[in-house]
Amino acid sequence: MERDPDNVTLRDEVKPLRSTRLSIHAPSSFNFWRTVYSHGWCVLAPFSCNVEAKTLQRVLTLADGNVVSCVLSAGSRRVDIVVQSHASLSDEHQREIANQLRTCLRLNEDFSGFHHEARRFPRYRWIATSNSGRMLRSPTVFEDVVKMICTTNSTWAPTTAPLNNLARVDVRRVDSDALAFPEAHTIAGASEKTLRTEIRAGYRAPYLLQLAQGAASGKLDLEEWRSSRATTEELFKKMLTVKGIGPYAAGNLLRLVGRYDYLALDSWVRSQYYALHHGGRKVKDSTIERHYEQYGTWRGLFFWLEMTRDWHDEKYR
DNA sequence: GCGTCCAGGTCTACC
DNA sequence: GGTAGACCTGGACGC
Repeated sequence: MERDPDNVTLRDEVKPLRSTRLSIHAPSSFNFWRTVYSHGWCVLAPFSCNVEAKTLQRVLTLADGNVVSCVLSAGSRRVDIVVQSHASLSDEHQREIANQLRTCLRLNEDFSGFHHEARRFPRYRWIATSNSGRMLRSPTVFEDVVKMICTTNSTWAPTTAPLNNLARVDVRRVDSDALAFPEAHTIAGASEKTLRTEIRAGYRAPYLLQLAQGAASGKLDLEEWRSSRATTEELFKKMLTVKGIGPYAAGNLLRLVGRYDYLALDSWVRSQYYALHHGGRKVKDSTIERHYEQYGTWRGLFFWLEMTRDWHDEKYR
């Protein structure tokens, strides 16, 4: 037995794991690996990925509290899933797993308009031919916001540490390695001191606590952001009212709720842009924004895909 | 091995 | 409205 930072007893019980195979239909415009490897989410717990095997692993928490571990791989016009669980999976469990993964992979979103737009510009035709555009996201907006706050003012290593540690505040796991992402009420029940020192969220601890308390109490309806009918600018302003979310974080969160008209500039994408367009010479943010104005409401997605093209296409390295 | 410096985005106080 | 400094961590670097 071990104890988590808030003295919740954990039991390492050895239970047999069951394996269940599922598959979900994918549209012809879907590219599994380009979606998985679209940004850093695929390596932030409870996501993980195997670059060689081109598989994505994800631990999911189901509505009844069961926790399952899924390994996803590309099939022909489908995504193949191997689910490991302690409990046998009912039809309802399987439907819920499929729905959560569809949400993560953005399978229910229509990118035909984006790909049609990409074909209009010779420099972006590769986006349509490679079926790029879907960006991996978490099953819940809450998890995406927690992760986004952890990426701010931080290099990648300090971002991953608190997110890996956060899973330890929850007692649910599939096995000793596969920990679930804690729900809002679990984080809300932790102390600021625990979040600051043991989870290593540092000065972000009060932001995470306030966020979790708001989400757990229902005062902050984060999940509504994905279906909001507000304009993108209104939604952007609403996101900025959450402590810990500034322009960079809000711009990136907008992409994860399906809005692409903000560039979400940070130090890394700026340096990429300088290198690609100005031989490494710094330019003003307004210059970058002017450059992408012509691409309308999709400009944030064109920008991100252009900046990360060399992740997939070696000839651009 | 230890100490110092730096990068990173947001908040808050101040002008 | 704009700006400066604080916040915190881990990596890089020098000794």
